[in-house]
Amino acid sequence: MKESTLELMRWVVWAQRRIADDWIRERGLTHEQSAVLAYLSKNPNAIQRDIVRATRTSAPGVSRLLAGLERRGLVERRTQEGDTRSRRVQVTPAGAELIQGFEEAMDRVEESILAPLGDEGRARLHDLLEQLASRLDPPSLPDPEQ
Amino acid sequence: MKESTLELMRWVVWAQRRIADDWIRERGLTHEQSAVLAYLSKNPNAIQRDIVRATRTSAPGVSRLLAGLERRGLVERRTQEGDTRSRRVQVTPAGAELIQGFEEAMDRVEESILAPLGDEGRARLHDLLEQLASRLDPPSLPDPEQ
DNA sequence: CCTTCATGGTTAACACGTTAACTGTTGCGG
DNA sequence: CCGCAACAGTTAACGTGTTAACCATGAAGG
Repeated sequence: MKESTLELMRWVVWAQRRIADDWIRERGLTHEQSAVLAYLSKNPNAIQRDIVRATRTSAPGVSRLLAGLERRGLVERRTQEGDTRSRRVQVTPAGAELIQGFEEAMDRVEESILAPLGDEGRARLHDLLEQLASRLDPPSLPDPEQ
Repeated sequence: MKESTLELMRWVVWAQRRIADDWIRERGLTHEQSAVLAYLSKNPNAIQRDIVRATRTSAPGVSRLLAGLERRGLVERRTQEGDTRSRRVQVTPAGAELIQGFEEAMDRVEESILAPLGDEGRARLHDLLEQLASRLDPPSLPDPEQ
């Protein structure tokens, strides 16, 4: 009964989600909301389309998710002069306060999962995964325009 | 801009899902429906609780998913005498015909994703993931006794 | 027997991923 | 200028993951 490599990956990812729940649910957030808030904290001038690309999801999902965050006063969306098609999204102070410490918490989760591997194994795993990902990145422009 | 190991894993898993879509959507199924049908083909006498455990999801999800498959005539649920609480789930001939070839197709998807790695790299990756998973699996004992 | 608890399953509610269809802009070529 | 494609965002619909609340049956103990 050998499990496939990708099955194992799904499993590890699932476990990571489970462990991260501790931090996230404490703040009344979901994984997706946390990820978007964290992204916006690092990219203060993003438009929704940027979030779509960063999260590898769809425009409708981002639109809906942001509507929820806005309703809770965690982000603000403002159409900007010059091009009224796009809307700049900004984290409010309340949002920033809520998401503060997210990266570190996620680092700790990852640490706890990779713990069974030594430094050498961890590096090897990262390298192997990078080889796979690099062949997967079909999208044309990984570097955003300013 | 170094991506975390788990981020890479999520990415690879996401890509796998994308590629598998070709086979799955052609049959008017979803990933979850395919997985459950395939599981039931291998485990003809399963009750719904078994599927919950196998898919690592929740009882309500399985109940709803099976209701959909049943509506389409792909599975049948029968309460069995002896214990009317549980319901045995069986794949109908139509369901079996639809899911036929699933395993092989998924193997091909996995093959296409792992292709960049040589046999040696593939084995190493599998081994590393198994080390992680083995520390994650304990369904009932979160902290092994020393 | 009858109370109590555990077990299998369902329904409801909320959030998310996805596709399809739609509105509004912007930009470009004729 | 005008027409039309491209782009940003939204709404709607479907299926799924999750929790909470609930029903029904079976098992165990007094």
